[in-house]
Amino acid sequence: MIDDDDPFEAAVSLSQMALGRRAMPADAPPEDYLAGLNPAQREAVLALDGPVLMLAGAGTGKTKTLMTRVAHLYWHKHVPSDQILAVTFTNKAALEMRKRLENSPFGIKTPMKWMGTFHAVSVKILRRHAELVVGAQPSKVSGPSIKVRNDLKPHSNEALAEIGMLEGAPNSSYEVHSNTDRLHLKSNFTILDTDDQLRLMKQLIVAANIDEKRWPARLLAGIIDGWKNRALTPDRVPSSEASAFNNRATELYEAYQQRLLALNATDFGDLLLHCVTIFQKYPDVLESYQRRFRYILVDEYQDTNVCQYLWLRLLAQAHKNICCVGDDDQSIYGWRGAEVGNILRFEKDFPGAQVIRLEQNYRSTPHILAAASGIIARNEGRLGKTLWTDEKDGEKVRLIGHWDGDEEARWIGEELEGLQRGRGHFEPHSLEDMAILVRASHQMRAFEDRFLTIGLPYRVIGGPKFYERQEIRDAMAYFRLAVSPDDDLAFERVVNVPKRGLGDKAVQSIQLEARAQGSNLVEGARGLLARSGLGGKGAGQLRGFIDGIDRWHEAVLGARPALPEDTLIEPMLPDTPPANDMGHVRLAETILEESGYVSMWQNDKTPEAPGRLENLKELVNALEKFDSLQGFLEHVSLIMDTDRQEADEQVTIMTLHAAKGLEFPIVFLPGWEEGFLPSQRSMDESGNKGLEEERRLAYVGITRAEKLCTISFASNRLYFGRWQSQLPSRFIDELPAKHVEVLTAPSLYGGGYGAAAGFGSGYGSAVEDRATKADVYNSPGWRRMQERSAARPVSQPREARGMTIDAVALSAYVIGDRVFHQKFGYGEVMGIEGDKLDIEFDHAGAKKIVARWVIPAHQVSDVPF
DNA sequence: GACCGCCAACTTTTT
DNA sequence: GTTGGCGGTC
Repeated sequence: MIDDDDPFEAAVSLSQMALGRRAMPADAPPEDYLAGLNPAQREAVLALDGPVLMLAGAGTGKTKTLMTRVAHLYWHKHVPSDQILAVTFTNKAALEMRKRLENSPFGIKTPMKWMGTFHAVSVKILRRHAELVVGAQPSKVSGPSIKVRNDLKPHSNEALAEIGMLEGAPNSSYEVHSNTDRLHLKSNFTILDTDDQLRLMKQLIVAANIDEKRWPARLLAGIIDGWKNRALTPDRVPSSEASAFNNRATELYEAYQQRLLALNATDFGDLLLHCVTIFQKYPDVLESYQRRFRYILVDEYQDTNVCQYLWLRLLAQAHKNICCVGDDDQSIYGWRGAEVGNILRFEKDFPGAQVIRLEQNYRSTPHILAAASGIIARNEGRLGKTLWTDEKDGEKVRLIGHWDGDEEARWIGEELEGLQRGRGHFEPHSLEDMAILVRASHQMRAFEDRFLTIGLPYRVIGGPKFYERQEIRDAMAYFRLAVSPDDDLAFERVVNVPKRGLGDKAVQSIQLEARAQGSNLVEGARGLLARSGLGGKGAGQLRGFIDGIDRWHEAVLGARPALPEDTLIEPMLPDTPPANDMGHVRLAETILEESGYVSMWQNDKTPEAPGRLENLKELVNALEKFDSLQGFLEHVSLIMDTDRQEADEQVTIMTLHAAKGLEFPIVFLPGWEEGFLPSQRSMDESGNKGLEEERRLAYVGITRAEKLCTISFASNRLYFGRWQSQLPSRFIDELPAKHVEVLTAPSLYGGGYGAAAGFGSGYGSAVEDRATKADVYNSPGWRRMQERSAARPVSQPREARGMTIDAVALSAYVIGDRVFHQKFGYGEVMGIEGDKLDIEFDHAGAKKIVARWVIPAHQVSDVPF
């Protein structure tokens, strides 16, 4: 029922035959494709059969090895590359591989049809089997049923039991029906983005009479996403978690899935989860894909979640030719469901697996590697790798502390300019070679502000995206309606955009009508009009709106796209003959014009309007690269990104997360402060697990650098509008001292101006001279670092170390002392804890401050301001 | 239906 | 400090 009469399957097997023949090398392999690999890489390339885990540390030539492996499969095993499934997490990675393969000397002739993200591949599969995705209720309809054998033999029952997947495994026959009277997904389903998802959940929450204030949709979305990441369908949610969301989460989850089905929509999680469910329920479908994907390659395996793990295992369990590539030390996506356990457990899951370590690093200098290794070594439960390099020493990792965030930004700005010119033996570099990597996006602002003032060109990665703009989303909603009139969310979005006099009340009546007749909103509106349930001017407008949708939908059905040969995401349209083929680009323009959407912006007087029209034009232009509206919609929902690179030389600012997989000759890592880099929230939420992930983040940051890596911290930060005193990150303590060079912040040279310097000298008389120069370094973390000998035990808990007592600070204050702080003003010492003081400031409230940052109030007059 | 003002939130983010 | 969402009012 699935395979034989399926045009797609037929087409694929035909092409496989054709390509298979071609793969028998009439062309000879480029002889030297194995040359230039180091022994470990070569081993990883040659181990074609059976499970392989390739532990590839940062900068060890992972992609190259992976690509050579594909070449070897192709030339040595004669596996056409379209029978190789290669999955990645990001489009960027998929594109990169595709590019490398195409431009490489490998001479591979068949396209990698199945190279793409988990989601893109899943969509491709799901479009073919959408009808197998049905609602939760057991079928009452009898139809052709198929027997399901329980031939799932997990490689590690333990692993599955752990995640509660064993009970759910099918062991009886399922009723499958081919009728249409049961709600099921259709092949032209839409993929909802986060925004739609939230709006939908909000509706459900309101409908369930839950106070949406106390129980926000975001929270529910998080819970449901989490379940989907763990491959938990509503019926499989463990009872221990049923109390979530005021005991209503499971119920709402079910309702949500039901609604999605009615909308003929899926969310991102569903793409994977539906595939897994289908594979589990329909072994014949699974088998057809197992046969098709003779070899499986997985990139960034450490980032897989449970659902993706199951997806892979189901596909791989027959032939076990699966090669997972990853680095447990770079697992930084635990917060969105990634399971480091997957990679740690690989050998158990796939007995007899070969584990190959790529440890020779071709990216960074030894000092940089050593610094990174020193930090990551503190993590427990690693698979363990020792990166090494042939390179000569190079620069040490530089470390510098600043008075506050502004100074940090100023200093880095100057550094960037200096490095552009070149300094000493350090040759000049382009801004393109430099990056600033931050933990959280709000940290970018200080740099943007600074760079704007000094006119230093920069680019921020991860800013607002083209496809997230209002006008683009509106336009997309129109397109979605044209493709799938069931898309109620799109309907709601644009029914009154432009204004059609259809406000809340009108929409409500439409919804009521739709619910009454059990149909979508378009039909609801039609019904409402038919029985004149809507009065006034709105009625005429609504009529025009739904007439439009009808027309556009027909045009979509009539337009027949040429089938693309080799795209990541193929539009899978019904194979209908061309009727009134106006071309999807024209159609899109027509839709935007007929709907009045374009004129809405043309008549708009706000300064943004012209820009929005520009964007709409760009949107239509982008359509040209696609074969159909649906193909385009899919692209946008899966890719959500346009690579529009600016020509100018710019320094890159981005988050550590976004930087994974990239490399730069020069890297700045600002903001290494407690609560910031080990993010407080991460530690609060996930304890030691969270801390270890933060440590990996630090590791990822350092290993991005090729030649020069500069870590910095500030002692004071304006955070959410409040000045906060910051402690240097514990990761600074963990840097191996001999690979670090300590720099002195400019404001701390004992010049006669500048508050910090003056402040230092005012206080210095009571202490020693070094206070002038080393003020920022008086923080406990810094001090410990300097005093530390190599012999110091690593596992000593932080708290204990935190008790390192600063005799000067202790002797300087007693409870009740009046003190002065440069930013917070006057206050009173309420408590003393180690070298930190609890101070109640007169105007800034209670704060915990390192003693060195305040001076006795009576000394204030000594300080030259 | 549009506008104003108040209040709360406020990592990381791909698909 | 900034932004966004919601509720109130005109």
